[in-house]
Amino acid sequence: MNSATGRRAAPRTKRDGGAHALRPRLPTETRQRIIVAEAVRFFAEAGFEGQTRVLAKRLGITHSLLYRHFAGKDDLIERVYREVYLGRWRPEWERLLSDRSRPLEARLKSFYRAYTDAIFNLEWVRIFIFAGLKGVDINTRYLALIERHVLRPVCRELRVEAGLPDPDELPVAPEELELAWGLHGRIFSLAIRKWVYGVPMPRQFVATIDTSVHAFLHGAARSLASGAIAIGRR
Amino acid sequence: MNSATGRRAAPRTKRDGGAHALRPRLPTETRQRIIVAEAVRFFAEAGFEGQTRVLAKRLGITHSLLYRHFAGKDDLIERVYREVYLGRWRPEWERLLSDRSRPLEARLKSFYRAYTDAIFNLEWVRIFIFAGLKGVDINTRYLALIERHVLRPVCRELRVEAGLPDPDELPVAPEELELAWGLHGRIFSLAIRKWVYGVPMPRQFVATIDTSVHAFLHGAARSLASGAIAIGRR
DNA sequence: GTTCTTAATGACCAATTGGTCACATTGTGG
DNA sequence: CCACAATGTGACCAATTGGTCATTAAGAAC
Repeated sequence: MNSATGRRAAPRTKRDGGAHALRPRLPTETRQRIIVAEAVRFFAEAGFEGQTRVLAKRLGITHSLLYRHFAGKDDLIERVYREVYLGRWRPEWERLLSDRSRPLEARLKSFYRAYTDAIFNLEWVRIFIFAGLKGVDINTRYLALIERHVLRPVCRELRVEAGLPDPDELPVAPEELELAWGLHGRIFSLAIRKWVYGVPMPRQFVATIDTSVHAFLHGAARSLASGAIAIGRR
Repeated sequence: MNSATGRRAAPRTKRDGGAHALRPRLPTETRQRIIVAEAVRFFAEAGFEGQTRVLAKRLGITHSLLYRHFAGKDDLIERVYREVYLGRWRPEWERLLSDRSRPLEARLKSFYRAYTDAIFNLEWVRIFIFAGLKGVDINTRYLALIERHVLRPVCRELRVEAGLPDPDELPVAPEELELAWGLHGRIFSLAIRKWVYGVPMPRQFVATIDTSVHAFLHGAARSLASGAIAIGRR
């Protein structure tokens, strides 16, 4: 088993590697897709320290095949990031938020239902947290996207509701942004409870989202309109 | 360097290990305290896959000394858990929440200031998340404590405010508990943003807590009083 | 059928890494 | 000052683990 401890001067004659039984030979592209898909699940469960050999076993292939298709573990992980985070954002979400033909509360509820529908799953959530702990830049990049395409638009709509000047005229204050972070953080904490701590989600998940949005508008957002959070006095 | 690959039948004569220069000889208890303290910081940064040798280097000792003081890496990690989570809970916090001589809003603000003061730090937060991802039972145990000593008391006070029956008479509904989770999750999400994602906290941290509590009482909690969350109709 | 490209394999490599152990050293009590 | 218990060390061990490579064989092209 432990050949590494064996004698060094082994004759090193013919190695015999080579394909044996009936194993599927897949075109490169197909195989890579299969590998990345499984890698996403695997690293989401095991973390990035998960061994490539274990991943290979789950795929029913040898671990050396992984290295034929990917330059190294880091390369594979990079693909995993791309698979999970790229193109997962739907531009219509932002339009949903800004469609003033509907009440803001309805828009926010629709948005968070659609959003959680897309990212509330084991892979997305855990890989996001693993990446954060590891210090990969994915998180800050993603959070910047959220701020730009969700939180700031929300702040703008809040201004409209409160009859306050548009952010173009009067920049969004940190306190206002923090309000929007509050709703977002509250909702994402549901995912953390489930996929990090391992406790079940509330059974009435959608109702919980709706309640959170409602509470946000009648609590946090109201502070804006009432002047409890003073805008423009910065 | 790589002795493992060397010849197996090495004569294995005198080993020469042994203490050398002027190094401090500390009593067991002191040394263990020092090790655990550094291990907390180390594992909080590196995760539990951090190597014992690196920890030893940070301590200025050899890694074998770790194994004289602890049965193994797992034992050390167990001590780290105990160090971080045991006795960190202050019973007076719960009394703070239930002291009806003060307005609920003031009590909640005091509580969350004290609470975040105690656990909002790199070690507590990151080790908590690492443990969660790893599937250690620490999290569920701690969350049960939070539910029992924070969330349920909050629900009881909310009932009082709303003029509704005490939980002893009418059990707390999941929706009510979820309301309290909302505030807690929103506040803890501040810690996650900072120590998991690595983005700075709002500069006005205490003000953010206060705003969150205020919004909670005027948003979420109000749904209770207004009957938007129907109690007793379960 | 033969050729040739390339997917796939298993043996091997070498750095890591948790853990053990014989021996050296320190300082304290008699 | 000497014995001795206990602290601390460096060498070693063996399982892991990311990565390489010569060899094999599937199947498309001719």
